[in-house]
Amino acid sequence: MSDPKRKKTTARGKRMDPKDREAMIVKEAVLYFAEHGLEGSTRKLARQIGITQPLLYRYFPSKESLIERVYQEVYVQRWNSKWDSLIPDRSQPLKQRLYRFYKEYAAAVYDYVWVRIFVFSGLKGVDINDRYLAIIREKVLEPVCTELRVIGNLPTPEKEPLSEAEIEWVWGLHGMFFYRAIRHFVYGLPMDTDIDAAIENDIDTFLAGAKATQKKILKKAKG
Amino acid sequence: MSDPKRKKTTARGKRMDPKDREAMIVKEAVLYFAEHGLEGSTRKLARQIGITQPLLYRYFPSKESLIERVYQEVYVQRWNSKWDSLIPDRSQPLKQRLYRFYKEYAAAVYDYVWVRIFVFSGLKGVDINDRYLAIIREKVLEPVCTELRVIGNLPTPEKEPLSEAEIEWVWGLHGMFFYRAIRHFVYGLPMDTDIDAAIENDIDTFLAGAKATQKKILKKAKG
DNA sequence: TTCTTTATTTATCATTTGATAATCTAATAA
DNA sequence: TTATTAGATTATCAAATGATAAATAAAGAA
Repeated sequence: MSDPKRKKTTARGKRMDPKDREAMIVKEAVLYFAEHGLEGSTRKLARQIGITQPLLYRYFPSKESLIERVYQEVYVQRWNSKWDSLIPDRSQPLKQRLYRFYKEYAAAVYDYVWVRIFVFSGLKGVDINDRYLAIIREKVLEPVCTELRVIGNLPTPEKEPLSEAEIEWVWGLHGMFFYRAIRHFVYGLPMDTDIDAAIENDIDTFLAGAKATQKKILKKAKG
Repeated sequence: MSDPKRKKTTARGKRMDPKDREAMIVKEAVLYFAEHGLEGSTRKLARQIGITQPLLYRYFPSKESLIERVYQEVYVQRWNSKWDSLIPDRSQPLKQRLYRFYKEYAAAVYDYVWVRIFVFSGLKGVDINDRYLAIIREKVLEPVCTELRVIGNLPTPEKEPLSEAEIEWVWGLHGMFFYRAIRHFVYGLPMDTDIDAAIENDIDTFLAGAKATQKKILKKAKG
């Protein structure tokens, strides 16, 4: 308050350092488009930021480029490469690995902005989703399938390639997890207070069920 | 082709029977808004129908009222009351009941229009979703919880009310089921060819897992 | 045929929207 | 103080949008 420099870089409306102003615009744009969708107007966005609409065009040549920047902000490096090693790490039980992975993953993606922009983009058919879902398949679904093969004393994927039915089956686990986020951030239902417990329940149920049903599923996949 | 009456009631653009024209508008509006979202323009909709844009306003006083009609068309009576009796019918095993319910339910809601308009509405915060999700809770989640209590030789909901943790848990089963539709109709991923088999796998896995984890979950819910 | 009715189109309006140009003004340097 | 730079606003445009009014034309009645 008494520091004039602080005022200079945070005051709304007037003469801000370009770096700070741009960051401010991006930050607010992320929130604005997450709430109203990518068709939201630049005027209302500007009002939310506390600037005039043409000022947006000093920082971004078009609305499209601003949205592109929003995608960068929300999705780039949203897959943390340290997660890669969690699921395949056989030094501990698969259940523990999945607990850890999905809890850490939840901390990143159980997020208003992340979920809503992802769904908005999906409905619009933006390619961002395809790219991201390919990562999910490669880094989550296929590793989980592989580990389930190991647990079930079944051939490795090298000997017997993963079938679509198996992948589809493991999408079930992921669906338990991610549909919770959709219920909350898209439908507006309340989120369970103990999220970690709910995640553990998903995993417990799926893994216990997997043991009992794996052979049936793989047999059907082959036949 | 040779029947002049047929031409009269299906030709695009000119002098159609009002009932038919209205039906045509609604049918196309459902498809159009499912694809482009509820913010789609009336002009593009009119072009898709093959009529001029002002003609829409002879049949509907406003865009809003047309969308209201679309909601009616898509959601009213989308919960078939005959489903009510499937899950509680103890004359057959729960697994068979769930197979039947979810397969019949899939025939209704694994549908481009249904899923997309539901998600569009959810993002927009329309109350339709809340009302529908309340039905899911009452007609699916709570009955499934109740039946799982019976199978587990646990107190009925009258003696021991259903906890939020239990409901949350059973949302997992529903999430397996419905996230498949989201993957396909929102993200555009291919849908497994054998949908019935995939649904059975969901149910098999959840029920087998339920047996193994139910007590843990209920204990945690109480403590 | 002519008249009447009304489904449909053409013309148009007021707002909103993405975008640009011109103007203003705060900060710094000379 | 004055001049210069550049961040920000005001004014404005062209296209798109929801909506209305007037004009057109197809079908049946007289």
